[in-house]
Amino acid sequence: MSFTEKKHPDQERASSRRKQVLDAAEICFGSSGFHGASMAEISKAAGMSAGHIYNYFDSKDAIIAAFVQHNMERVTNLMGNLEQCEDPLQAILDDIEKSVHADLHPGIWKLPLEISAEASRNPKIAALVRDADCYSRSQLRSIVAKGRAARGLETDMATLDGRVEAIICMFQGLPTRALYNPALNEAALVAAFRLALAPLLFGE
Amino acid sequence: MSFTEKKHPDQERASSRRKQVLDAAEICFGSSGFHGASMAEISKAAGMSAGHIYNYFDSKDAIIAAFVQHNMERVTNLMGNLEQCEDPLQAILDDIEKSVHADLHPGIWKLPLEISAEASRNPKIAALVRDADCYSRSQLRSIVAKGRAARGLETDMATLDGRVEAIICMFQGLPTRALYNPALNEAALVAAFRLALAPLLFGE
Amino acid sequence: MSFTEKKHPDQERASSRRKQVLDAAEICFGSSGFHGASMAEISKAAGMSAGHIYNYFDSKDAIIAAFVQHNMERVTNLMGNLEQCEDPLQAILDDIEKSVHADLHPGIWKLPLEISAEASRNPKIAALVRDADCYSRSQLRSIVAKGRAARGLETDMATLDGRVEAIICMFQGLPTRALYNPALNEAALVAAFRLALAPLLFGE
Amino acid sequence: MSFTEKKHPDQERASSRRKQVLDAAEICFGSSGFHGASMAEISKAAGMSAGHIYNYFDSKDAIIAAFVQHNMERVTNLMGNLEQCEDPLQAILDDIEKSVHADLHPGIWKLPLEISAEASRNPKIAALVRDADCYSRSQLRSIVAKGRAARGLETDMATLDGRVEAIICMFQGLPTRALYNPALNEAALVAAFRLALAPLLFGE
DNA sequence: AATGAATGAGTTTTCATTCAT
DNA sequence: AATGAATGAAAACTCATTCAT
Repeated sequence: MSFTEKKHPDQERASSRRKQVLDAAEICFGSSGFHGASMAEISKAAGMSAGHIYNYFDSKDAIIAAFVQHNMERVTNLMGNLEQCEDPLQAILDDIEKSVHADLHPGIWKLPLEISAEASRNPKIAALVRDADCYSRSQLRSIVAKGRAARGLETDMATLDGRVEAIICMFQGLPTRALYNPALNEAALVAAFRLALAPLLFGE
Repeated sequence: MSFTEKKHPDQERASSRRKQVLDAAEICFGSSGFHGASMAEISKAAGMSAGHIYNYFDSKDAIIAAFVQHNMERVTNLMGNLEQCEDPLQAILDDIEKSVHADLHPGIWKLPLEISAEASRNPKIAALVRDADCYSRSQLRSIVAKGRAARGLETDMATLDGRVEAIICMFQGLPTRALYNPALNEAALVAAFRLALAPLLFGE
Repeated sequence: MSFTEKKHPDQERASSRRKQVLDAAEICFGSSGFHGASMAEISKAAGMSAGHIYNYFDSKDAIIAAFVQHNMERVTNLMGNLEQCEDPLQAILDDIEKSVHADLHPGIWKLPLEISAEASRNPKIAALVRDADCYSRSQLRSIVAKGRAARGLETDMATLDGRVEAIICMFQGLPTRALYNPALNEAALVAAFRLALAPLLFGE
Repeated sequence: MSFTEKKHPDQERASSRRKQVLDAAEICFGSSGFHGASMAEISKAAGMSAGHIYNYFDSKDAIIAAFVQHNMERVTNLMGNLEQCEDPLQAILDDIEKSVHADLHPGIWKLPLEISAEASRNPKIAALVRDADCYSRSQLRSIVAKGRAARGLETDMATLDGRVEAIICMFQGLPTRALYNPALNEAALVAAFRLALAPLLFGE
């Protein structure tokens, strides 16, 4: 999946420069959106000339792609951590408070919205997010499958898929909720999530 | 709510032209996004010169605003229809199949994503969607409250709010699911939705 | 000098319409300048559709030309009035207070500036103002010549021309003074004008 | 006085580019006026892409402002030179021929007209010219005051102000004269100026 | 490696003018 | 006579990208 990166003699420095740019992009994309952020803005935030950025990225689109890629990996990692838990299923329920809280934090929910909108138009980005989604979906599927098996609950594949989809769907709806209802009652939402997730995780 | 529109002697024609523009915008915004779509593109789709569009809309932003407004009203109307049902709560469950199917239809889920992304940057659009969301939220809250009362279920306000939020959240997550997982198993998702919505609607 | 005007069956009405437009133009040109004023603005002020104006004027430039023409005639008329006086030379001196005051009135001095700027670029307008200037210059020359003769003062043509030029020059500098020094001491300026004009009118 | 300019590492080159633009502007503004001259025209005359100009000026208005500023400084400098003279008052009289000749030179008188017209509509430009005018007025006032004192002539402030105004007024009327009367007899005008200026400078 | 000067295509918007009604 | 809907050719300005240094 990784795009062919330009060859640089000093790979260390190159990757450090790339990170510099992506960090700058995070800030700029967060406040101005992918298209609102100009290369000039990014280059200033990165402490590097605009021209030089092109030594590390083919185009602005390539920066967006790398940025999105990076963001998707964060989700994958989260899922990986979950997998390590003693009882991941219970952990999901237990973590709801934290996860919901995080997603409602202003500055967190902006980027998913930006990414989704971009993916809906840009096929390259779409491919990226689909790939990542596919991977984390399968991670979650496996987590749920094992958790249910440990509890002696039978589940056929389709049912499992549906539930995993629904679980992800709930969490992916959060950014929109945060945006549309700034006065949202977080505690009450957490309680409702618990109520809805329980049958998805443990239901027959 | 509606902004003072330019006065046109022939109101009929004027509103027809506005519709023409908004219809063209729907197509262009859908395929290119709010900012990817140029006025030239829209004007071509509307079969009208770009300059002429400015006789009906103050700016491109005004077109976006009117377009978003229109879209939010569709949601409000849907909720209104629900309210008319004999047993709206049951209707929600019964309609899941249809609602989910609609939201997963390519061409339907693009615009919500675009709107949310825009709202996250454009305060005017944010105000618009928040206003509309507040309204339809209160509609749904009242539906759920009545439905539960009819079933002899007590619910305090906060709990009600949380559940309503969760319900909306699930549906607002759908466009992202459709985008991220094109191979999504719709039937299985519907079943999972039913499972998760039941306690939100009827749970203690 | 009058441009070929479009033929209208009802000449009365036509000329009334032309006046309507020119009156509107006076207002609009005064507040927005020749190029800042749009045809839409003028047509609204004239209480007439923009399209209809083109039945009476070939173009916006034609309106400007007619407007300028009309304004130059005002100066010519002023000069004509002066010619009627018992002792025009003395009248010039006596009227200084009034003339200066008028020229310093905000709303009066804008148009000469606008006209001059336009004339400096637009040959058609240049021809217009030159023509009018030539005429009123000769009027003033004749006034001064007669006045001096009546006082037994000999003057050769060139000297006369120079003095007339200088007199006009002083008055044509007034709009700029009004604009550049809003705190201008009018009474003191009038006194100075009197001082400077005296030798131009009566000097050897 | 000078606006904060964009930071350019190579200040030398930056200021040379700014000059390039202002020189081009001089040509274009002279032939087409501030608003008749397009950025495309200016950029071509400057030998530089239109976009690039925006690296040195915030907007076309900023170019106009800088241009006007520059022009006002020329006047101030002239006045400064005058101040250095042995007997500035006499110098004014002696220089009339030269000053009038300069002001009547085609290509010189266009810009003052343009500037005044612009200042009459654009408050920013108005502030600029008023500021400059105030300064050179006070220079001239001090010159005249000293000159008269050296000749043992008493003058109260108001009278002085009025005469200074009148002197400036005469010179500021020149561009209009040049424009309105291309056949103007320069020598005769100079003589008349001398006649009128004498009492303003040396009169009781 | 690094800069930032320079480009040029593309954007929204305005407006004089035309023309069907 | 009169309207105003409609056009299209401009205008100012932005920005990703290139390239000489």
